[in-house]
Amino acid sequence: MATIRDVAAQAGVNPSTVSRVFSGKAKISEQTQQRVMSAAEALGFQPNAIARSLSVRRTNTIAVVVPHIYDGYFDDSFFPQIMRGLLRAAYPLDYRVLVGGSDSHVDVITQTFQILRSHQADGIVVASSRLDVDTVGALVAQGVPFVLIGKPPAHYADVTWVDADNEVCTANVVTQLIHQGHRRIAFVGGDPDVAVTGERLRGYQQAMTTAGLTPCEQWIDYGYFAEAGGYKAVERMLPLGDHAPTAYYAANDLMAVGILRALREHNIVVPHQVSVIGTNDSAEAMHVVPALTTLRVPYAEMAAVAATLLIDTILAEEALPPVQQVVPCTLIERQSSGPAAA
Amino acid sequence: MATIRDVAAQAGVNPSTVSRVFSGKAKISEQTQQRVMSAAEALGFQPNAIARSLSVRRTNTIAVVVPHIYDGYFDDSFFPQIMRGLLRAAYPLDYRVLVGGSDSHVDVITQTFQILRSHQADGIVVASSRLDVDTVGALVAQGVPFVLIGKPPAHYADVTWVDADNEVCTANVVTQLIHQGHRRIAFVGGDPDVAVTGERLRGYQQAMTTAGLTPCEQWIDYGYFAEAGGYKAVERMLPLGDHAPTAYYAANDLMAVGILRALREHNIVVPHQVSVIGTNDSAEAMHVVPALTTLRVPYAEMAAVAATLLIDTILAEEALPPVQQVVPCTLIERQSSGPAAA
DNA sequence: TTGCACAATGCAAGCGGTTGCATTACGATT
DNA sequence: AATCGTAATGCAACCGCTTGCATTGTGCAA
Repeated sequence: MATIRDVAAQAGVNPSTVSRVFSGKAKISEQTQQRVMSAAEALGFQPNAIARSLSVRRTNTIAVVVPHIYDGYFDDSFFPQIMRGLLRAAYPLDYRVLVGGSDSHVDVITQTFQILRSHQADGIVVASSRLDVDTVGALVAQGVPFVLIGKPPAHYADVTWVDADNEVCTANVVTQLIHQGHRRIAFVGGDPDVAVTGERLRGYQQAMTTAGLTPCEQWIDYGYFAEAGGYKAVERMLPLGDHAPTAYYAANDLMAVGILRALREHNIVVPHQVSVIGTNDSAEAMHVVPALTTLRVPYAEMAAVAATLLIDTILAEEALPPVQQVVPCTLIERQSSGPAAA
Repeated sequence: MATIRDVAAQAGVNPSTVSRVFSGKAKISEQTQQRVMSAAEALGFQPNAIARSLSVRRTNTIAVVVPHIYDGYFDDSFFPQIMRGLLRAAYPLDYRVLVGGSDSHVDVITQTFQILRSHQADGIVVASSRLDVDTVGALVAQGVPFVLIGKPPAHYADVTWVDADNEVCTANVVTQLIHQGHRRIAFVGGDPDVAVTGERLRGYQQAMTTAGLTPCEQWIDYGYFAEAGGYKAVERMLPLGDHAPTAYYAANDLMAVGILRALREHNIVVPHQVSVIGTNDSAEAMHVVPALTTLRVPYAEMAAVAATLLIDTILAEEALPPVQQVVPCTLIERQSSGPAAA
């Protein structure tokens, strides 16, 4: 493969001239440019990005680490959407996305740091934060550009992140259910170790108490984002009898599907007897019966914003002030929710 | 950030010694190793992957280009599964995956070559081949390791690829429908410009003719992988009356869902009056009503095989003989197919 | 004619590792 | 004591591109 020196020799100029022609950021006479370009053409030359990266200390690459062993991240199309958003934003800025696998939640950090410290990417989007590992602290210490998808623990006030308005939108959903006459509303969260679970729970509790209702402990369960988790939540709550929920809010659609299945098996008609609302608007939401009312979280858009912010940070001469961006969710109303039974 | 020279100075050795300690492929005295390691520790040193890549001419990265503008690749979870398979195989071999976006089918090639010629990756997995662009020829000319997911045009005999047995498994599905008493079977393909469409069509035709049936032109349609495409195919075929199909095979689940919807609107009961079989076993297949019988194509596994083959090629000293690997699909039988009506 | 400003290009030292070959040190052999 | 083999380490060139600074050449003012 031809190098910049080959081209220089062929064109009868200095390698630096070739470099300048290709970078375009120096005045080179029209005539010289011609000569260089045709020499490059003849030799099939294309600058070596690695050498360039070493020299300019920039890779034009942003990284993301994907815990590829967890089905959940894919089933829910969380990571696919993240990837898509990253590409959408990175592509027009001529950035690539470097993806590292990881086989556990803590390994996400290991991999992240390996990529960052070995300079394989200019910055990283972290989309898999959990409460039980202090990713953020480590990232801050590292001093490499990063953007979080999801909020960091409260004491990290000055990092850049993008998140959905989980607390608010969950509260809105619950409030709407209350307006529809529901009084006993179940909250089926995901994994309690994931930050978003706490946020949604707070939204739920806040909406309930604001409406003068007391959220009963027995209406709260964690389904770990699995279909079976939703199913089990119903199995646990139905025995409450008169005290059983008339509406279920689930933190993802898969659990909502489990809830629907359990209710169907007990001959409870949705939405006439009980309402069910899921989250994420994943592929199956539209196709289950009854079609699922769901809270759409715009992951792709969030990732696109994150990538844009990250690349801005990378390209900025001086340190940029941290940005915290909250994007709204949308309730997609379908057939699984409605007014409470009289 | 500390460099190898800083560590060397701190440990009182030559940079090459530090390099050897880290690469581990040279005998260094126990004592020196200790000194180097503690110096590295103290300075927070980690080798710069870019510099290393430049020197050894290897990046430990494989690439894939994703046409991120096309919904279809994501809706069908084709690319997500590919990504997942790549990660699964690359991770244990300590490889990363570099993903480039692309905003059209031809741009896939542009991007692919940009990555390859600028040495940003050691090889590439090409998972978006179309008949209307000669990716393979260009790749062969390039002389960089690559593996295809999907078969190349017939005249490229000696490239490495991984593919599902599209023709055979489609034929099997159709044959099974024939065994179940169906005689008029519809084929709803995807995009005719995609190679797999032709393969499946051949499988369909072969199964029909083998059974002594003549595949009628009117039973063949292309739905371009969209829900509406499936719907329209039914709208077109129902007017055939007595000659209308009693079974539909669709080249993806989304089209199958469209078919189900059209049939439902015409009060045709699936599977008692008409059978429907989709392809891919995507998220919604399990949740539509009736649950969709579908041909599962193991994209993740295919991608994992592709990545493994690619990395083998990269690491091999001499050129490896090309490999052509066909992986089997599985028919997932659910409620949308059954014996033909009497 | 001389001096000077300015545009175009050349020079060479990096960027941070790797690696073939040379050198050193030391115990073993004769 | 001289010779030699071997293990451990040092030396320096190299991977291919970038960039601050030096040099050259040109036109124009004095």
